[in-house]
Formats: sequence, C-alpha cells, structure tokens
Amino acid sequence: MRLAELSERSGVSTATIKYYLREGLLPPGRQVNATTAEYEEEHLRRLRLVRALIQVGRIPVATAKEVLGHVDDESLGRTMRLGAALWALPQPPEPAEDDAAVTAARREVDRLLAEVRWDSVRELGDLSPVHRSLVTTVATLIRLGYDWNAEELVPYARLMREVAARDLDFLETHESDAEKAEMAVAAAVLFEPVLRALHRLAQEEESARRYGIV
Amino acid sequence: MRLAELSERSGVSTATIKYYLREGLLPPGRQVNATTAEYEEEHLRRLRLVRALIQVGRIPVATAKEVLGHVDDESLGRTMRLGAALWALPQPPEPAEDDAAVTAARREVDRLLAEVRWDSVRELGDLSPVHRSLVTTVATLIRLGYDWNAEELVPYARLMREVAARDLDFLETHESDAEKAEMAVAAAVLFEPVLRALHRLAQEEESARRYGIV
DNA sequence: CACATCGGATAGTGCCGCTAACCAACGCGT
DNA sequence: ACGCGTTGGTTAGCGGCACTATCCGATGTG
Repeated sequence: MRLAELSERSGVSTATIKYYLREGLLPPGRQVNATTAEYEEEHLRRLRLVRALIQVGRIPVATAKEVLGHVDDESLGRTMRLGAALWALPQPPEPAEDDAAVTAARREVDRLLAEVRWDSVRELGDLSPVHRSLVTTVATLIRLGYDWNAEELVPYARLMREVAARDLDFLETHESDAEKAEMAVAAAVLFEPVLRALHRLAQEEESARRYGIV
Repeated sequence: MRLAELSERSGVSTATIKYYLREGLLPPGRQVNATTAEYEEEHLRRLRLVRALIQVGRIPVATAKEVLGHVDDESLGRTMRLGAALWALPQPPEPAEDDAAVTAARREVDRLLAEVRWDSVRELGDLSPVHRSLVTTVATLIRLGYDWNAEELVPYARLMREVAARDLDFLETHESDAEKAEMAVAAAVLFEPVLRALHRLAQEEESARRYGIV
C-alpha cells in the first residue's frame, strides 16, 4: 500500500506519518521509484503500536523510538528484548536531591523488598530505573507528611506480584511467532492504563459501597 | 513567612510560585501591605501538593487547578469532595470514534463489570470518565489485534478491588482532621506511581525468576 | 502531453510550563 | 529624613514537543 492508504487505514494523517518516518519510529517503505514507496501490513501494525505508545501510553516520541529500537534489536533474545524495552520506558523525573526524605525512602523500599523477598531486584538496586523512581516517589510522599513505612506497602507489593505473574502468563499464552517483542511492549505499555482504570473504577465501586455516594 | 522563604523551604523558585499564584493553584497570602504578603505553613503544604500533582502525577496545571478547586469546595462533604476531585483527574484522551473496536470494548467491559459484580459503577456506566477511558484503552488493544475478552480481565479486576479496599482503609486510618481532602487527593494521585513502580518491579522480579535474566 | 498525485524536505504553529526582566512600593539602617 | 536593597506583582518571552502546512520536483495516468 502507499502512504495515502496507510494514512487512511490507520486514521493518522500523512503529515504525521512522514514525521514518524523522519524520526525513525516507522521503518521506511520499499522504495519503488523516486516518488513511490510501498508499505506492508507490517507497517500498519507498527504504526498502530506507535500511536498506542504515544497516545495511550503517553510516551515521548524520542523514548518510543528508543523502546522500538530495542524491540527491533535482533541481536537480543526474546527475554532480553523485553527487558531492554521495559528498561527504556519512561519514569518519573528524578530530582536526585539526596536529602533526608530520599534516604528514608530508600531505607523503606529496601526493607520492603527484603520483606517480600524480591531478591533479584534487590540485587540490582539503584541500577534499575524503576527502583530509583519508586524511591523518588516514596520520598515525595514522605515530604508531603505521610508517615510512610515498608509494612504498609507489603500487601500492595504482594498484589502487584500476582498481577505481574498474570502478565507473564498472558504473554506466554498469546505470543504468536510473528511479532513477539511488539506484543510484549504493547502489553507492558497498554496494560498500565487498563490497570489504572480498573484501579480507579474499583475505588469508585468500593467508595460507593462504603459511603453510599460516588 | 514571606514568598522568598516559601520558595527556599519548598525548593520551588519564586518565579514559579508567582506563576502558581497567578494560575490560582495556590491561594494568595495574607496581604500585609502593598509590597509584603505573609504565607503560612498551610501554603507550604499546598505548594508541595501542587508540585507532587504536577511533577509526580504529571497532571496539567489547568487540571490541577480544577482538582484543587474541588478539594477546597466546602459546600461538599468529605466523600463528595474526594469523588469530585477524583472525577476531575485526567484520563487518556478519547478519540470517540465509535467504530467496531469501541463497540466490542464496551461489550467486554460491561461483561467484566457484571462478572465481578461492580454494580455501582455499572449503573453509572458511560457517565464515569474512568469507565469511558477504560473502554477506549481496551478498544485500542483490540485494534492492535489482541483477541481480548472479559474473562481475562476478571482476575485483574478482583486484585485491583483488593488494592482499592486497602486504599480506603489507609485513608481512614491516616486522615488527620486538618487536611482530609488534600490527603485524599495526594493519596489518589501519588499512589498510582507507587503502584506502577511496584508493578514494573514485580515484572522484573518475576521475569528474572522465570527466565533467569533481566 | 497535460495534469493530478506522489513522497520528501523545510519551516512554521500552538500549547504548555515555566522564567527573566522590570517596576513601584516599602522598610530598615544610618 | 533619606538612600538603597528587597518585596511582591506584571508582562513578555523562552524552550521543548508534537505535529502540520507548504513547497518541490519526479512520476504515473487518462
């Protein structure tokens, strides 16, 4: 298909598609001649994924490019691709001011990880961007005056562990041979909005039950 | 305290504080005379909350204003304040293209809510922004080619229900009289990054256990 | 062979979250 | 009483980001 058809079938304007091509989010089509390029179904699928990452996952274009770079990195095995792609996903900005709150937060997070015995991530520690962002967020909560401690997070951690186990089960079940890595990224990025929405819906439901009003 | 001190103790530049005052995110200080205004501890706390909403929660300034407006709305009771504030929290943009994917998504979400018996939110249906955003996100997943169905979401929904119950327990325990509504909003907004981080950490941990590599 | 269409390149737009610069009023030390 | 540094408010501008409008020469098409 040509660019115009790609645009029509995806609902993305040709100008935007050109922008994505320019930014390297979308691999170039097969150049037929100087004025015509041919795109495949694969391009359409990739374009939908890009839109999902950017619109639903709210991932910056530059980051999306990086993530997709890992997805396309054939030098990595399946697991590594997934890991590298997830690693590249954006985290809350780290003010990195090493004050008392951050110290306290780090201590509590460490205690939490010890308590639930997540030894793999404990070994990685600050190397993992996710770990750092968790510390930062907890530090913010502490600064706001929450008397935060690891014990209160333990049940949440256990629940999220269950969720993560289901995530991986899901991936294993649904992976087709064709686009394994893309699926993994899509699942990682698009599951979060689903979880977030379910979380808020659950809050509405629970609140309505307890207090009668929403 | 004066603006300069408010700036120093919060780590936010005076220019930015002035900006927040202008935008109505921060109530004006007590005007002593034409060139001096006096701010209280309350302003410091509110300022920290604003920063948390914007930086950690990534909430747009205009939305944060709206949310805080509900928090300050004394015509509402506690529960209503919380509800209104949560209601105003931003959702993924809704393309609102009522195509086959959206229809299918709506059907699956309805089935899900029936299955887990969240009758309160079911009654509200499309009225709730959260409900709409869930439908939109699921529609995106469907468009990407996931053969999505309600059954697969059920365990997630149950888990998030447990999480939500804990959220509300937490609120009930920790609420001090002084800043109930602010705490509720902070919890709602700042809990999500914590959950997200725990989720990803759990994925790393689980993946490391299953496949040995992260 | 006229003409619409194609894809690529470039420069511009609109929004958003600040931020630098300015200003008159004030308060404090001498 | 007076000079001068500081205060809080106002205005205009900046930088980044995600597009987007426009132009262009090459090309396929009736």
